[in-house]
Amino acid sequence: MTIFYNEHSKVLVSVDCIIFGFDENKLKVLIGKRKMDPGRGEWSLYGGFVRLDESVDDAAYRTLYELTGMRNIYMRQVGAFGSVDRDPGERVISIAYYALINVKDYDHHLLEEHGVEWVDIDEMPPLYSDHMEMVKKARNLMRNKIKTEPVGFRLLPSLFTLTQLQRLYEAVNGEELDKRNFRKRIKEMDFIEKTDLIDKTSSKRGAFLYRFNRRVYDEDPNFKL
Amino acid sequence: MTIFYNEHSKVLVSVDCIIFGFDENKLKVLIGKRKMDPGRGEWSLYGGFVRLDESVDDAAYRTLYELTGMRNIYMRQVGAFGSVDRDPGERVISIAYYALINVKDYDHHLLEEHGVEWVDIDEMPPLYSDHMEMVKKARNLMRNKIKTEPVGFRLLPSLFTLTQLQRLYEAVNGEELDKRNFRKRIKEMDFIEKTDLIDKTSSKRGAFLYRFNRRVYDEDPNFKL
DNA sequence: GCCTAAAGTGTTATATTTACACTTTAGGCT
DNA sequence: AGCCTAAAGTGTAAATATAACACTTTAGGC
Repeated sequence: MTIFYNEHSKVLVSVDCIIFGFDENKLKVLIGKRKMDPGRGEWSLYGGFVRLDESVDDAAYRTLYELTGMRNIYMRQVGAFGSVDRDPGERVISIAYYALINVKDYDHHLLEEHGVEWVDIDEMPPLYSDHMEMVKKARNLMRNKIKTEPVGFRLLPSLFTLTQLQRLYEAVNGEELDKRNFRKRIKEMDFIEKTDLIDKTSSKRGAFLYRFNRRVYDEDPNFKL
Repeated sequence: MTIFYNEHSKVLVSVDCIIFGFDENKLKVLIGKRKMDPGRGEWSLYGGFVRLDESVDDAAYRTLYELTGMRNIYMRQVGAFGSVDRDPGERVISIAYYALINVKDYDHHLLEEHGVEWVDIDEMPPLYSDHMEMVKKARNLMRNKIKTEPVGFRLLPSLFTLTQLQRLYEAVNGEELDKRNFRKRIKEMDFIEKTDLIDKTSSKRGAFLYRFNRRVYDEDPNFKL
């Protein structure tokens, strides 16, 4: 290949993934202890390097796949982190991505295999390098996204109760919501469909299960919570 | 330096700047014709390569300084653009930044010197590579930012009329605003201070000039427009 | 059959947003 | 001097959106 820019320096580019999950009414992030130097043993996001033959987005999808075995994960870019000394080993510029997955879909064996854990986002240990900064920015972006686009469902099973959905929004926003006002808004959104199935795992009486209908949403994409 | 990651490939990383200006009641972007291959002659954003001894943010500040001779420019990251073939010459990952400058502060000689022009954002020619995508994303981010943070003033002279400010918001949002409602909101924000100076450049009667007082804003940072 | 704990359900008050039209003023012109 | 013009400046009422609030229903466990 012709080299046009050969007077310029090249650097390593990595991707780091902030993988959000929702469990026990808490927003969680998947982190693990670094298995390589520098920073071996420190808590860290899961990441990987961008290859020459893949886009940065594809590198993030590949990395997510490696870790979760899942495809079609909802994923958005957080941004580039490029301090000179952010990686103690060598100059590495990292592009952070956040992802939303349903904890229940996640194969628990993979947790051990990759040495990662679900950690409550409000109780995270110090993280390697600038990873905590990435988590904060990801959380902000996600919080804003989830208000206006129907992506929160990615964190829940395909069938969910309204209480579960409300708890999710409470966990993300960090504040309690009014049950009646919350349900009033749900009712206005036709694409959140009530099924005739009942979930009894969290109450004797049982609660109706709902589902998100993407087709209905696409016809009139108006989401607000 | 110890090499920890030497099995991985390195790539060129560049920064590209979406420089917004406001003139003649229009939102403008500074673009120029590429002076190098590949893509020589195509309309393009102004950019540069990230050096090993500077952060990505610093590379963007440096690039902005090269082009404008100005420091302390308001600048925010748009994100990383990393398709494999986005640059026809070689693998280059680019981090886009947008900046807000007051067109009147900009030395007009530099326009010619760098071969750049202010172009109405709604009348842009096709741009090199994925630069138009960057502009669109930058515009969206800027539109959201300007609603909730007092950064629009960066596009105006330090003294401005309320009509100028309204026209700016109209240009950014792409829709007309109600004068009385607009001014009602301004009155609620103490940090937008009326001076006793009058601008007669756009009316016989003259309009009062206002200024943004950062100190007052910092004491009670509540902005909404 | 009684206790419990979560599910489910409407109305009112408050706050925010939107719609809307006329008066004032100074310069330019005749 | 007086008239015309074009932009500056000003308040109120209606509509909409948001926030506050408490009791009934239900099924399982004891």
